[in-house]
Amino acid sequence: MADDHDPRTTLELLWDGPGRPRRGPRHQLTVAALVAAAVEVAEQEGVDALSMRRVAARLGVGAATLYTYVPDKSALAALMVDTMIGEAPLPHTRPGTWRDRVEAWAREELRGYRAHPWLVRLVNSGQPVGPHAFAWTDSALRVFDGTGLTGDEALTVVEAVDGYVRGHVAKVVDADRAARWTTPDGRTWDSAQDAFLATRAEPGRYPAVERLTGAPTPEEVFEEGLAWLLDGVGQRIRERADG
Amino acid sequence: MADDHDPRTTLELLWDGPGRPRRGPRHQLTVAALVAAAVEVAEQEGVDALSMRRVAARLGVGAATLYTYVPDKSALAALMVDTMIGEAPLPHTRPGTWRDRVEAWAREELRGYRAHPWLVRLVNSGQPVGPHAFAWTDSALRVFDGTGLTGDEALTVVEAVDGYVRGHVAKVVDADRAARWTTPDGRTWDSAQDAFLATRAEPGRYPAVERLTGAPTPEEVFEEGLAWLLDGVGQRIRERADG
DNA sequence: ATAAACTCCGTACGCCGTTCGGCTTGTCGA
DNA sequence: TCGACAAGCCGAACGGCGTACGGAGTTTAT
Repeated sequence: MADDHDPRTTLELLWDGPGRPRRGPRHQLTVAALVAAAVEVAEQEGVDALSMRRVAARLGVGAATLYTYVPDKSALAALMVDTMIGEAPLPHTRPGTWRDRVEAWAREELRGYRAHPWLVRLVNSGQPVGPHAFAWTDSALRVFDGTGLTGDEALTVVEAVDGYVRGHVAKVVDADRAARWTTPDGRTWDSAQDAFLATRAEPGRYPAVERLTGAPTPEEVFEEGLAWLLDGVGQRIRERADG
Repeated sequence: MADDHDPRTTLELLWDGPGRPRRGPRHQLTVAALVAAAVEVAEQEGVDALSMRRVAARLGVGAATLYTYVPDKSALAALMVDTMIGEAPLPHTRPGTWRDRVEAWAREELRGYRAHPWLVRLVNSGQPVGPHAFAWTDSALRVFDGTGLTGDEALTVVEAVDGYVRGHVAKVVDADRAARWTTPDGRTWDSAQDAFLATRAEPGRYPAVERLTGAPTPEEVFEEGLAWLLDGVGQRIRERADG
């Protein structure tokens, strides 16, 4: 599972699909079926339960069989990620101004990851770029057609926003998980932690925290910060248009 | 390793330290020594090699012994994370305007994670809040003393920036790792991937990508996006001050 | 003095990813 | 036509993991 494997075989599998063998018995399965089964496992049992043995069992096949379709587990993860990215709508096809479209893509991304929390871990495990991810980036760049930004400037904006979203997705999904966890006596983890911290933080030691009256939810923070970031981007676009 | 354990015992260990036993032989080790050994393993062998057995071996002790100091591996991870956060400078002690201080903290955070890439994985594994993390948040809030923002507004800004930094840290550290990986014939992974993609992306299929002349580095994107985000925050602060 | 509480840890359980070797199945070359 | 051989399938095994258990030794409270 560590990254000791040559990523080029994974890259070829992502872009070219499986090669056609010239001899031997027919395949019982397809790579797509394998990916679908893996997604089912992750969806139903969580990313920690995602193992080659479980995926194989779901397909009614021995664990070692998977290795005739996929070089290793991380390649399977890469396929899962690119498959899921392929289900997201392309940003440049949305209606409205560049800002409307960026906001729509950011919210859609957040929504998608909240619906499939296991994807967060896989996306952050440093996989090679697949065809769907590439197409998505191309689409995101086209959102800025007509704004006066150069291609490279548009890429900077796309990457800046994408990094923002990635970080906040992690926060929101973490919070979702914390909200789902409950203590044996039925309180949520968040309230339990707050209660604990209240007993440990003696008065005066954390003055700024004491001044808080109500914490914003991670989702509210996401929206506010996105607005600030896009305000700044808008200013940059206006400068380019005026200059 | 999955989150099936009660996080409250971890929380108590983080905040109260180990309890004092009333009977039995003296401890040979301390929790601090255990954390230090774990950090050494992560630092030298990477986060994938971080195992209870390896940490124990480094301390010259049986693996099961660790469980008299720490309830499980995730608690050890939480201690590692809070220890490392404790080494970061506190944002409100820096000189300059609020913006100077925010930029300094963001850059310092990026620098720290690049120096200790293993921390990225541990931080993103959803650990409870420790005393150092709490103190850091309090300090970050105090950066906005005197700006006219309410405490809750300051927290929104802190969280928005923190999420931004988290996402970009992941990108930069990923890129660092990719730059370190080289193909057998001595090329970097990035250039190898680019060469591969060039052969697979037929002309016209990715029009916006074709228009790119030179991609910004993740670090440049980090700086530009941070400036945009803080421009937006500055506008918000000015509105509060004027209104 | 004794019992209780505690540390240390060898051993073991049930997982994991992955490799190996043998069997079977289909195709290609002669 | 038919053997050689490539390829799929997979039971078994290897080395690793987190961690539970129970016994042996050690310290303290009573």
